[in-house]
Amino acid sequence: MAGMKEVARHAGVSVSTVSNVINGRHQKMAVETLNRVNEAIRKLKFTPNSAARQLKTGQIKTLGLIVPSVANPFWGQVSHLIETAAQKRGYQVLICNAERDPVVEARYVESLFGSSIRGVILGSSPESFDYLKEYADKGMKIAAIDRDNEGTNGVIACSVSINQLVGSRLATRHLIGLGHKRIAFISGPIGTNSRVGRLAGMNSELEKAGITPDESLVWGGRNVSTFGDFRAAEIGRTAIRELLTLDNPPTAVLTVNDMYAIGACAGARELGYSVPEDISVIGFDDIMMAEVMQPPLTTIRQPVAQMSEIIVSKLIETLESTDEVIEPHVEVSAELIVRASTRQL
Amino acid sequence: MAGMKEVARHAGVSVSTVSNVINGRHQKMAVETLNRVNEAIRKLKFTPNSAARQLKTGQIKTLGLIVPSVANPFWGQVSHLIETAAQKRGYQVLICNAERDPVVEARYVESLFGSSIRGVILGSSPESFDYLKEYADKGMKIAAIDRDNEGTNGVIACSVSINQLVGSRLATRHLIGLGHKRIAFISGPIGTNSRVGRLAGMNSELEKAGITPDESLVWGGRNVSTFGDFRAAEIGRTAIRELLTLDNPPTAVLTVNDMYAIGACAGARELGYSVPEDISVIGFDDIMMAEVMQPPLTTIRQPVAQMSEIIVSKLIETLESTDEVIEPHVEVSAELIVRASTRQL
DNA sequence: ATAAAAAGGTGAAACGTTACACAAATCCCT
DNA sequence: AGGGATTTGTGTAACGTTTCACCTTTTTAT
Repeated sequence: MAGMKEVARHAGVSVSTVSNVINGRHQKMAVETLNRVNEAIRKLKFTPNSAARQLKTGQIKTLGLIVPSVANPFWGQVSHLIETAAQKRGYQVLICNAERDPVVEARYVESLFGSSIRGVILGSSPESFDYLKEYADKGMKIAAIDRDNEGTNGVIACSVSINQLVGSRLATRHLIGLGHKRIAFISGPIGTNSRVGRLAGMNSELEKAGITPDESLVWGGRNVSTFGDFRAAEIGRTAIRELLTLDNPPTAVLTVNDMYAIGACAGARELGYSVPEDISVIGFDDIMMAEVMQPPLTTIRQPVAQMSEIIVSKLIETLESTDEVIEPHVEVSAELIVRASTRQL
Repeated sequence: MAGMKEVARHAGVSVSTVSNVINGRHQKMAVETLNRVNEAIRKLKFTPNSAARQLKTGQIKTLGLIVPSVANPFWGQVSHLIETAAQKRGYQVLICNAERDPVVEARYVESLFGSSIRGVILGSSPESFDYLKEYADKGMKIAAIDRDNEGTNGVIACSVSINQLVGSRLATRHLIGLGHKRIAFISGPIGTNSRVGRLAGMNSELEKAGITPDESLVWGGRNVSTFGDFRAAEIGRTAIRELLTLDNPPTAVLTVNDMYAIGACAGARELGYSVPEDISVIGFDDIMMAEVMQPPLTTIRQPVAQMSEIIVSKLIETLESTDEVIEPHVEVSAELIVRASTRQL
């Protein structure tokens, strides 16, 4: 409530000087003056008014983070990690849940832009980011986690992800090595870059092993688009039901994330199948739950802590430096974590 | 980037008029003028600059939400629900992870206050809120979810929660009805209002059934205080290990939240016990995972959607109306959800 | 001794809104 | 016709910072 004016009066200097102190521009300042100002700041419990500062400078140290849903543990964890990483660098994070809906995402970006925020991290990975081009053109820097920056028409300023193909190849190879030939793929709508990539990775590995991919084994979330990620496990459950009642059911299933895998396990059990005796299940992400569930879930781990650090530092770099960011996309390694939900056929 | 000035010029009116339109003060305004202004707003894609508005009015439509950790699915879900509820009322939500650390919480509140935010929802429920009194005095309205407002020294403006005692009594009665007599209690540090209440509820129900509570059966998170909620399941796992290796181990366990229950199930299995055959486990919260895990978890459901709605509307009411809020604390009902992790002894 | 440069500070306009007191035009009543 | 009400709108001073040109005093070089 005390402003710079009072501080200035207390310290016997001008507001400009106070401003200089606050912003660390004291290279050319008598140390005695500096002390007096700091003293006054302390005594008056002065806190800079961020609205005024923002209005004046047109920018603030806040990043937007748009995720499908923080109610999904994977994104919950990522959100937390990103917040921590940003905070280390003096930035705050505004978390938004967009349910993978481009319209909602655009609305959020609009609102963030209106709040002078110029950096946003996207957790969804649509195939095209055209609906955000308008903001990119206006100066919004958009970062993507979980996809690369190819084919994004310049909308994505920087990105980090595992190599989706490699990830699902790892999973598929594991399953094939276990003797599985009929491998299903469970996903919500396959309309995102990462899902398309993971499916492609599975198919290519299948073919490499001389197995012809069976279209009827890929479950692509028909009629579930409204679920968002809010009831993610539900999708896995529905999917496995349909898959298991097929004439020629799969013996193993690869899901596009761990929540689906957890749902799939539950669904399989409800049908009287047991995991991994009757069907092997392999997830994707390696959320914390994966290790403690029953059976512990075999999965592909994404190094989320590392990814969060990288995307935050890249984005801030983009925001703060004028010259082009080198290496706009960085790829991190996925890792196969073998636990008990998969086994030899 | 177009400001009200341009809009005014385009519509041939003054900025005051534009301001009136934006703020819905068009009761006394020629409809034709109104249309002209709206048209100009649309054409210029004008978005009010929230920094300027905030600077001027000294307030913004943003709520702070401080949770232990959004990486914990329970709080992830609550965050999402609160965000949705706030949005319906035109408010944004700033989510902060404080790991139940009063120092971190106070720092967040300070920072929120510095951003002119005057309403904050606390997810933690310490026994005392004295460390926030300073901000309450300065005018910050603090709401609590998961505890009542008694003994908070006027710091808490409004609150919502289940009746903690009733919740754990429900659970305990269920266990006793199943024939259990040695019932353990698993919790992180029992230093929060809700945990104290839940333990008290269990003990009172035990006594009512003529069972003397056994101190050695309450596991209160010694040496795990640094965990925060980040690896919540780990706590349950550690706890059950110690409990099960006691000379006279429990036959049932009540955990203070579902994540601990999940960890406890995992830990029990690792020791060769199976749930519910060898030990019954009952959780608290009813997170989504509870239903799909194996075995499906018996638990006490908190009506989180309802709680979120209530706390948001109460807080906004507190913020917007001048007179005292009626019924500052509202209590919602906990519900016993019987699934498969508990059974007859 | 003098000019130039460096050091240490200052003044005031702007950023984009809001809100209040006031102005002009029109209407209504007696 | 006169005068108050009513309707519809406007001018402008803040809000609390930042920034940049500029001012004064001291130091240094010649």
